[in-house]
Amino acid sequence: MYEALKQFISSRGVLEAPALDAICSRFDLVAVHRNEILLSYDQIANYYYFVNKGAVRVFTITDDGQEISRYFAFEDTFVTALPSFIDQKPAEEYLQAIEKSELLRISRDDFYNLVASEPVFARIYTEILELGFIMAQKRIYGFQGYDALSKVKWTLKNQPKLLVRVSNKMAASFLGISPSTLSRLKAKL
Amino acid sequence: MYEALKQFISSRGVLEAPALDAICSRFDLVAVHRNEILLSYDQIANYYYFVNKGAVRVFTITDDGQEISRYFAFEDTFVTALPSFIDQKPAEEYLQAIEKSELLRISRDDFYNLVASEPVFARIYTEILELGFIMAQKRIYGFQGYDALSKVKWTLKNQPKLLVRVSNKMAASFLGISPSTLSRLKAKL
DNA sequence: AAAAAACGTTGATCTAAATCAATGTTTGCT
DNA sequence: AGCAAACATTGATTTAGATCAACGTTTTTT
Repeated sequence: MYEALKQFISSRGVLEAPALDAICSRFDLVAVHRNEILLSYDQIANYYYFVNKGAVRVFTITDDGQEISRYFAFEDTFVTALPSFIDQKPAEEYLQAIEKSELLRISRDDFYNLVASEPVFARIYTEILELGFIMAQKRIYGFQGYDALSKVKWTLKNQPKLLVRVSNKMAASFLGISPSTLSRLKAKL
Repeated sequence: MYEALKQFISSRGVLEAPALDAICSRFDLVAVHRNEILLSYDQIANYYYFVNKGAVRVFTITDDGQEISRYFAFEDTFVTALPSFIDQKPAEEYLQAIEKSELLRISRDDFYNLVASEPVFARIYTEILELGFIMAQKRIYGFQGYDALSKVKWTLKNQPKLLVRVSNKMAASFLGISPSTLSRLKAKL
């Protein structure tokens, strides 16, 4: 159950087995079905998730009812609605399992206790933030000023799992193009 | 010379005067002229900058010669080419003073030594990352799926200094619209 | 201080991608 | 399993915003 998580942590710093177990024991396994909402727009994020199996989407809905997908987390990655998790404000976004998934969930309290007490875990948190920041920047760069085809190519290169495992509609809402445009582009790739 | 920086640090955690001075002494003052390039595309970022006065732009140039602005740092904010600073790879982006500016510069070595030795500074680094990540996300949300006018309004609300202090061309390249479109929109606001 | 280059603005035209629409296919629900 | 709803695909039409172009105004260079 904790293999992937242990692997993830161990690859970030050497840790003795008991310490590793102590960290893992703070994570609970939750099984969720396809399309299950883990966090709603008005809720406050109180968990950080590690994706053991499956996929989680972070998205929001605009005033006029349109879905906008921000991020897709697949196996071996952490995901939450970070602004809400940090500042304990309503998320204004959704977390949703888009496949039948197995997630390891840690509460915010436990999470920050680990960050304070376990240097390896503090390191991991910093890494999550660094990586998240860099990815977000790369995405801004990869998309800004480019046409639809370039954005699809960027995504194929930088998030190869995305276009394979995610519905057309969701992928389009990630790319910021219409589903029909994405469909047409895929046909001629 | 260090007033703004001291203020910035002190607001993040109480620190005794000598410790605060020790931190500040690692920062050198650099005066730069308008349009001066602080870091070029192929260089590796070795400094973190705190903007005492003026403004710094982070931008890149696409294959076909088009500038894309990612971020504008004004007074009392930190700025660098973070992916390069972290991983010591070529920046693939530029840092540029867009006004005559006064910057406080700390070397990467000193920066990470402070992060390791001064808990307040580690806290500040975490905060920079959290804030950077959240801002980048907000921008992805604020722009994705919206038309040109909405993006201008979002920027007026979330980065009010930007449209005032930055040239039309640069602002347009931040918004991902053409300078003429921005000009037309401003005319009817 | 003069000349050149870059920038800002506004009008006319063009185009990539949105929207609308119809048909077949997959998914979810009882 | 069978029905309803959502989704994918492809064609026809529309449109927001890009590009092109011209002219006045800043900014930079020498």
